[in-house]
Amino acid sequence: MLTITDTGLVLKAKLFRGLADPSRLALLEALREGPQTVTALVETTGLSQPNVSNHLRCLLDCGLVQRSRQGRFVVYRLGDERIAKLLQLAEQVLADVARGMYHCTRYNAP
Amino acid sequence: MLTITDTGLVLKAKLFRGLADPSRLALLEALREGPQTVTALVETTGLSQPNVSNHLRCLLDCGLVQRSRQGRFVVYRLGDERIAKLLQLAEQVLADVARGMYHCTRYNAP
DNA sequence: CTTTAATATCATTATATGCTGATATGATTA
DNA sequence: TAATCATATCAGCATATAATGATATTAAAG
Repeated sequence: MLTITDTGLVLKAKLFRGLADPSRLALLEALREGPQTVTALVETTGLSQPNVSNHLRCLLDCGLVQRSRQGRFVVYRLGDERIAKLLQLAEQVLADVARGMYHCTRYNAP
Repeated sequence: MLTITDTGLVLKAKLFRGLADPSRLALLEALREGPQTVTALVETTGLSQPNVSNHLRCLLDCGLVQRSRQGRFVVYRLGDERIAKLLQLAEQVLADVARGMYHCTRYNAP
Protein backbone atom coordinates (compact mmCIF):
# COMPACT_ATOMS: atom_id res chain seq x y z
CA MET A 1 0.00 0.00 0.00
CA LEU A 2 1.45 3.29 -1.19
CA THR A 3 0.16 5.53 1.57
CA ILE A 4 -0.01 9.25 1.12
CA THR A 5 1.95 9.94 4.27
CA ASP A 6 4.94 8.05 2.90
CA THR A 7 7.94 10.28 3.49
CA GLY A 8 9.35 9.89 0.00
CA LEU A 9 6.10 10.96 -1.60
CA VAL A 10 5.70 13.96 0.64
CA LEU A 11 9.26 15.11 -0.02
CA LYS A 12 8.84 14.66 -3.74
CA ALA A 13 5.61 16.62 -3.63
CA LYS A 14 7.39 19.41 -1.78
CA LEU A 15 10.13 19.47 -4.37
CA PHE A 16 7.62 19.81 -7.17
CA ARG A 17 5.66 22.43 -5.31
CA GLY A 18 8.81 24.45 -5.08
CA LEU A 19 8.77 24.42 -8.86
CA ALA A 20 5.04 24.79 -9.24
CA ASP A 21 4.70 28.55 -9.19
CA PRO A 22 5.31 30.94 -12.11
CA SER A 23 7.12 33.42 -9.90
CA ARG A 24 9.52 30.87 -8.52
CA LEU A 25 10.03 29.42 -11.96
CA ALA A 26 10.89 32.88 -13.27
CA LEU A 27 13.50 33.19 -10.55
CA LEU A 28 14.95 29.76 -11.25
CA GLU A 29 15.01 30.38 -14.99
CA ALA A 30 16.82 33.63 -14.37
CA LEU A 31 19.35 31.81 -12.21
CA ARG A 32 19.92 29.32 -14.98
CA GLU A 33 21.78 32.14 -16.72
CA GLY A 34 24.07 32.45 -13.74
CA PRO A 35 24.21 33.82 -10.16
CA GLN A 36 22.24 37.00 -9.53
CA THR A 37 21.69 39.52 -6.78
CA VAL A 38 18.22 40.03 -5.36
CA THR A 39 18.06 43.44 -6.97
CA ALA A 40 18.84 41.97 -10.36
CA LEU A 41 16.21 39.30 -9.87
CA VAL A 42 13.65 41.92 -8.94
CA GLU A 43 14.40 43.79 -12.15
CA THR A 44 14.46 40.70 -14.31
CA THR A 45 11.19 39.28 -13.08
CA GLY A 46 9.23 42.43 -12.37
CA LEU A 47 8.15 41.00 -9.03
CA SER A 48 8.07 43.12 -5.89
CA GLN A 49 11.15 42.95 -3.71
CA PRO A 50 9.42 41.36 -0.70
CA ASN A 51 7.82 38.83 -2.98
CA VAL A 52 11.17 37.89 -4.47
CA SER A 53 12.74 37.57 -1.04
CA ASN A 54 9.85 35.42 0.10
CA HIS A 55 10.18 33.03 -2.79
CA LEU A 56 13.94 32.92 -2.50
CA ARG A 57 13.63 32.03 1.14
CA CYS A 58 11.30 29.24 0.20
CA LEU A 59 13.66 27.98 -2.48
CA LEU A 60 16.60 28.31 -0.10
CA ASP A 61 14.92 26.30 2.66
CA CYS A 62 14.17 23.58 0.19
CA GLY A 63 17.73 23.53 -1.11
CA LEU A 64 16.77 24.59 -4.62
CA VAL A 65 19.03 27.65 -4.43
CA GLN A 66 22.12 28.69 -2.46
CA ARG A 67 23.18 32.16 -1.44
CA SER A 68 26.29 34.06 -0.45
CA ARG A 69 26.84 37.63 0.61
CA GLN A 70 28.96 39.99 -1.42
CA GLY A 71 29.29 43.33 0.29
CA ARG A 72 25.77 44.52 0.85
CA PHE A 73 24.44 42.36 -1.91
CA VAL A 74 23.29 38.78 -1.59
CA VAL A 75 23.96 36.56 -4.57
CA TYR A 76 21.75 33.58 -5.30
CA ARG A 77 22.57 30.62 -7.50
CA LEU A 78 20.94 27.28 -8.30
CA GLY A 79 21.47 24.75 -5.54
CA ASP A 80 22.14 21.82 -7.81
CA GLU A 81 22.84 21.29 -11.48
CA ARG A 82 20.03 18.80 -11.72
CA ILE A 83 17.53 21.51 -10.90
CA ALA A 84 18.33 22.92 -14.32
CA LYS A 85 17.95 19.44 -15.78
CA LEU A 86 14.52 19.11 -14.22
CA LEU A 87 13.48 22.38 -15.81
CA GLN A 88 14.86 21.29 -19.15
CA LEU A 89 13.14 17.92 -19.04
CA ALA A 90 9.90 19.65 -18.13
CA GLU A 91 10.26 21.78 -21.25
CA GLN A 92 10.66 18.71 -23.40
CA VAL A 93 7.60 17.06 -21.91
CA LEU A 94 5.63 20.24 -22.43
CA ALA A 95 6.56 20.29 -26.08
CA ASP A 96 4.29 17.29 -26.49
CA VAL A 97 1.78 17.78 -23.71
CA ALA A 98 1.45 21.54 -23.99
CA ARG A 99 -1.95 21.43 -25.64
CA GLY A 100 -3.46 19.52 -22.74
CA MET A 101 -1.78 21.82 -20.26
CA TYR A 102 -3.01 24.86 -22.01
CA HIS A 103 -6.61 23.76 -21.83
CA CYS A 104 -6.35 22.48 -18.30
CA THR A 105 -8.66 24.70 -16.28
CA ARG A 106 -7.08 23.82 -12.97
CA TYR A 107 -3.96 25.33 -11.57
CA ASN A 108 -4.45 28.60 -13.34
CA ALA A 109 -2.14 31.33 -12.31
CA PRO A 110 -3.87 34.11 -10.36
CA MET B 1 12.19 40.92 -18.86
CA LEU B 2 10.93 37.50 -17.84
CA THR B 3 7.33 38.36 -16.98
CA ILE B 4 5.25 36.06 -14.85
CA THR B 5 2.46 35.88 -17.39
CA ASP B 6 4.80 34.39 -19.96
CA THR B 7 2.94 31.42 -21.41
CA GLY B 8 5.87 29.05 -21.16
CA LEU B 9 6.33 29.76 -17.48
CA VAL B 10 2.66 29.36 -16.72
CA LEU B 11 2.49 26.04 -18.55
CA LYS B 12 5.60 24.78 -16.84
CA ALA B 13 4.15 25.79 -13.47
CA LYS B 14 0.98 23.89 -14.30
CA LEU B 15 2.96 20.81 -15.20
CA PHE B 16 4.80 20.91 -11.91
CA ARG B 17 1.63 21.56 -9.97
CA GLY B 18 0.22 18.42 -11.48
CA LEU B 19 3.11 16.63 -9.81
CA ALA B 20 3.07 18.66 -6.62
CA ASP B 21 0.57 16.72 -4.58
CA PRO B 22 1.24 13.52 -2.61
CA SER B 23 -2.02 11.96 -3.73
CA ARG B 24 -1.34 12.55 -7.42
CA LEU B 25 2.23 11.40 -6.98
CA ALA B 26 1.00 8.19 -5.37
CA LEU B 27 -1.20 7.62 -8.41
CA LEU B 28 1.60 8.33 -10.84
CA GLU B 29 4.04 6.14 -8.96
CA ALA B 30 1.50 3.35 -9.01
CA LEU B 31 1.11 3.80 -12.76
CA ARG B 32 4.87 3.56 -13.18
CA GLU B 33 4.41 -0.14 -12.46
CA GLY B 34 1.97 -0.40 -15.34
CA PRO B 35 -1.62 0.42 -16.36
CA GLN B 36 -4.23 0.16 -13.61
CA THR B 37 -7.96 0.36 -13.19
CA VAL B 38 -9.46 3.01 -10.94
CA THR B 39 -10.47 0.35 -8.46
CA ALA B 40 -6.92 -0.94 -8.27
CA LEU B 41 -5.62 2.59 -7.79
CA VAL B 42 -8.11 3.18 -4.98
CA GLU B 43 -6.88 0.05 -3.23
CA THR B 44 -3.22 0.77 -3.82
CA THR B 45 -3.31 4.35 -2.60
CA GLY B 46 -5.95 4.12 0.10
CA LEU B 47 -7.58 7.28 -1.25
CA SER B 48 -11.34 7.57 -1.54
CA GLN B 49 -12.82 6.74 -4.94
CA PRO B 50 -14.10 10.25 -5.69
CA ASN B 51 -10.77 11.66 -4.70
CA VAL B 52 -8.94 9.30 -7.03
CA SER B 53 -11.28 10.10 -9.89
CA ASN B 54 -10.84 13.81 -9.26
CA HIS B 55 -7.07 13.59 -9.36
CA LEU B 56 -7.12 11.33 -12.39
CA ARG B 57 -9.32 13.81 -14.19
CA CYS B 58 -6.84 16.52 -13.38
CA LEU B 59 -3.93 14.42 -14.59
CA LEU B 60 -5.88 13.46 -17.69
CA ASP B 61 -6.70 17.05 -18.62
CA CYS B 62 -3.07 17.95 -18.27
CA GLY B 63 -1.97 15.02 -20.42
CA LEU B 64 -0.03 13.34 -17.64
CA VAL B 65 -2.10 10.17 -17.96
CA GLN B 66 -4.19 8.48 -20.65
CA ARG B 67 -7.21 6.23 -20.21
CA SER B 68 -9.11 3.55 -22.08
CA ARG B 69 -12.22 1.61 -21.25
CA GLN B 70 -12.14 -2.15 -20.79
CA GLY B 71 -15.60 -3.50 -20.13
CA ARG B 72 -16.90 -1.57 -17.18
CA PHE B 73 -13.42 -0.78 -16.01
CA VAL B 74 -11.37 2.22 -17.02
CA VAL B 75 -7.66 1.65 -17.30
CA TYR B 76 -5.22 4.49 -16.75
CA ARG B 77 -1.61 4.65 -17.85
CA LEU B 78 1.13 7.27 -17.88
CA GLY B 79 0.69 9.73 -20.72
CA ASP B 80 4.32 9.94 -21.64
CA GLU B 81 7.49 8.02 -20.81
CA ARG B 82 9.20 11.21 -19.80
CA ILE B 83 6.77 11.65 -16.94
CA ALA B 84 8.46 8.64 -15.38
CA LYS B 85 11.82 10.23 -16.15
CA LEU B 86 10.77 13.42 -14.38
CA LEU B 87 9.82 11.41 -11.31
CA GLN B 88 13.10 9.54 -11.43
CA LEU B 89 15.17 12.68 -11.81
CA ALA B 90 13.28 14.22 -8.91
CA GLU B 91 14.26 11.24 -6.78
CA GLN B 92 17.90 11.74 -7.64
CA VAL B 93 17.78 15.41 -6.77
CA LEU B 94 16.04 14.58 -3.51
CA ALA B 95 18.81 12.17 -2.59
CA ASP B 96 21.02 15.23 -2.13
CA VAL B 97 18.51 17.89 -1.20
CA ALA B 98 16.27 15.76 0.98
CA ARG B 99 17.52 17.21 4.24
CA GLY B 100 16.54 20.73 3.22
CA MET B 101 13.20 19.51 1.93
CA TYR B 102 12.50 17.65 5.11
CA HIS B 103 12.99 20.73 7.24
CA CYS B 104 11.17 23.02 4.87
CA THR B 105 8.15 24.22 6.82
CA ARG B 106 6.24 25.30 3.75
CA TYR B 107 4.27 23.04 1.53
CA ASN B 108 3.46 20.60 4.25
CA ALA B 109 0.98 17.96 3.35
CA PRO B 110 -2.34 18.32 5.19
C1' DC C 1 -35.41 -3.92 -18.54
C1' DT C 2 -33.98 -4.01 -13.88
C1' DT C 3 -30.20 -4.49 -10.90
C1' DT C 4 -25.59 -4.03 -9.71
C1' DA C 5 -20.83 -2.77 -10.34
C1' DA C 6 -17.42 0.82 -11.79
C1' DT C 7 -16.46 5.42 -12.47
C1' DA C 8 -17.46 10.41 -12.72
C1' DT C 9 -19.35 14.74 -11.08
C1' DC C 10 -21.02 18.21 -7.78
C1' DA C 11 -21.47 21.40 -3.78
C1' DT C 12 -19.39 22.38 0.38
C1' DT C 13 -15.85 23.12 3.63
C1' DA C 14 -11.38 23.78 5.50
C1' DT C 15 -6.87 24.83 4.63
C1' DA C 16 -2.90 26.55 2.20
C1' DT C 17 -0.48 29.94 -0.20
C1' DG C 18 0.86 34.01 -2.98
C1' DC C 19 0.80 38.99 -2.82
C1' DT C 20 0.98 43.61 -0.81
C1' DG C 21 2.44 47.37 2.26
C1' DA C 22 4.86 48.42 6.21
C1' DT C 23 8.75 47.62 8.81
C1' DA C 24 13.00 45.48 10.54
C1' DT C 25 17.75 43.93 9.89
C1' DG C 26 22.30 44.17 8.09
C1' DA C 27 26.13 46.29 5.71
C1' DT C 28 28.49 50.14 3.60
C1' DT C 29 29.74 55.01 3.17
C1' DA C 30 30.01 59.81 4.71
C1' DT D 1 27.68 57.49 14.36
C1' DA D 2 24.32 58.96 11.06
C1' DA D 3 22.54 58.09 6.65
C1' DT D 4 21.64 55.07 2.97
C1' DC D 5 21.36 51.05 0.26
C1' DA D 6 20.18 45.99 -0.05
C1' DT D 7 17.64 42.44 1.77
C1' DA D 8 14.53 40.08 5.00
C1' DT D 9 10.40 39.58 7.74
C1' DC D 10 5.62 40.20 9.18
C1' DA D 11 0.44 40.69 9.41
C1' DG D 12 -3.48 40.51 6.74
C1' DC D 13 -6.22 39.54 2.76
C1' DA D 14 -7.88 37.11 -1.23
C1' DT D 15 -7.75 33.13 -3.79
C1' DA D 16 -6.95 28.35 -4.90
C1' DT D 17 -7.39 23.66 -4.03
C1' DA D 18 -7.78 19.04 -1.74
C1' DA D 19 -11.03 16.18 0.65
C1' DT D 20 -15.67 14.57 1.75
C1' DG D 21 -20.43 12.89 1.17
C1' DA D 22 -24.06 12.59 -1.91
C1' DT D 23 -25.44 11.70 -6.40
C1' DA D 24 -25.19 10.95 -11.41
C1' DT D 25 -23.58 8.25 -15.31
C1' DT D 26 -22.15 4.26 -17.86
C1' DA D 27 -21.82 -0.61 -18.72
C1' DA D 28 -22.41 -5.48 -17.87
C1' DA D 29 -25.30 -9.26 -16.06
C1' DG D 30 -29.45 -11.48 -14.63
